[in-house]
Amino acid sequence: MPEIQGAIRVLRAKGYKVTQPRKQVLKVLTQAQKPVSPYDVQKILQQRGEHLDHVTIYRILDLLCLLNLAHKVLLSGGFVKCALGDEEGCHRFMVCRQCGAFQEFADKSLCEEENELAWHLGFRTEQHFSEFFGLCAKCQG
Amino acid sequence: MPEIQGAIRVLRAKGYKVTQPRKQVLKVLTQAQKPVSPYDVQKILQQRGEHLDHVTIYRILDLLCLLNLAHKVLLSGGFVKCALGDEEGCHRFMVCRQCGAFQEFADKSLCEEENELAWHLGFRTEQHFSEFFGLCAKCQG
DNA sequence: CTTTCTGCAAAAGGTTTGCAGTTAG
DNA sequence: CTAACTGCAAACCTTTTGCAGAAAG
Repeated sequence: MPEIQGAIRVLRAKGYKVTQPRKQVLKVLTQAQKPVSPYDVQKILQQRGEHLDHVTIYRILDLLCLLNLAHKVLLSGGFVKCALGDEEGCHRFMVCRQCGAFQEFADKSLCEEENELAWHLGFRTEQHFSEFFGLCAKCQG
Repeated sequence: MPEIQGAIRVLRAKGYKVTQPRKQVLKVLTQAQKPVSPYDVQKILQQRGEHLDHVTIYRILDLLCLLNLAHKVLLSGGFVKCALGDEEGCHRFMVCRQCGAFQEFADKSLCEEENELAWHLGFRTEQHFSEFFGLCAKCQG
């Protein structure tokens, strides 16, 4: 699991313990092809003969979001592992309405444009949530 | 209540009945300064001595969203009355993190830019959900 | 008068809280 | 060893479903 090493380093760096449950949840998020709910995580683990209490999963997902290691996708209510670094500004998602596949991306100029637009309306933007719903490359007839 | 006449016309035009509960919910949405949950709607009505079953409220809000007369704000989970016409493309929200005030707006060029960006990543966009979180004019120190 | 809509009861899901026991560092 | 974390039990809140009765057109 080299994919979760980065996240583990972040946990350690911020003084959080690197526990078995946290590694299990990170592993599930890394392998998931689409946003997963807390109960999805539990089911996936169960299929491997592993078990975590749902409360534990909720708490771990909260923590991962706090550290920007995961995001909550508002459209589906599920969680995804963050695919980008912390530096890249606001994070956006595209979710395929057919297969549920998601892709994360960031775009600085879009961000700035949005900030400016909000500014004209008297608003100081702190966070952008931006999700697109549509068809991914595979699902386009 | 001239503000809900437009919505009432839409209901009638599409063959839906203009019932007392539907008018009540529309009135609450029109007067609300921030996104309201189904139970918020119920509480607001109760303060006026009116009562609607929560199931009824859920169903009415669903219908209003279907007809684009209201939107579900993903960030807060609440509902707002649509402030724009149908023509203006995708709808966006700004929500004040302090007072909860919201403002709806639309911007064609931003839409097109987003579509293009998605297109480059192989995605055909059908719906944009875009919400900004920050401070409104009033709440900026 | 008939179709649509609402209210009620109940169930099903999802999320949160407090506390005792366990584990990582 | 000790602070942080997890599991369990229970409560709580949100959302959905089915059906009988009421209301709109």
